[in-house]
Amino acid sequence: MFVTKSMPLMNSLQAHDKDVSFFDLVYQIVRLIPAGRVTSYGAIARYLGTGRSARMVGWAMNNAHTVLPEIPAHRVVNRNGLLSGRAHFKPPESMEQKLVEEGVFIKDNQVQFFNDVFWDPATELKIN
DNA sequence: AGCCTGACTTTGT
DNA sequence: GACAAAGCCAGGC
Repeated sequence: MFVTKSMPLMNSLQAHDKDVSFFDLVYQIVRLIPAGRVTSYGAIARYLGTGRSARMVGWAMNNAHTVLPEIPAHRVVNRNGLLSGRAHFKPPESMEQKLVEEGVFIKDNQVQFFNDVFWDPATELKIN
């Protein structure tokens, strides 16, 4: 398991205390990202306490389209605001399209006004 | 049990 | 700014 003390949401996330996998935790956090906002792989990794495993977050997204409820995977970009995961959408343009529909400005596969749109779980999900 | 692969990030040139 | 290298670690083979 990947449970750490620095996980304010663990209680609610673990509601069904079965075996909560790293993937599940990633998915649940991604589902909390509000429309029109984005976060990064690293931000999610840090929030989960596995700060240097951003790649695992991205890797978890590979199966994102296979689980329900649906996961707004298009709201996860890299730390520079680049739509690095676009190639995994079908079609690839749908990632940008979905973000645009939510009011996010995209230029050259990069989120504009990134700092304003960025949603950091570590600060947004601070202790209730 | 090893070896390889990343929807990544940080650090150092 | 660009670029390279290294750390990361679960799955698949």
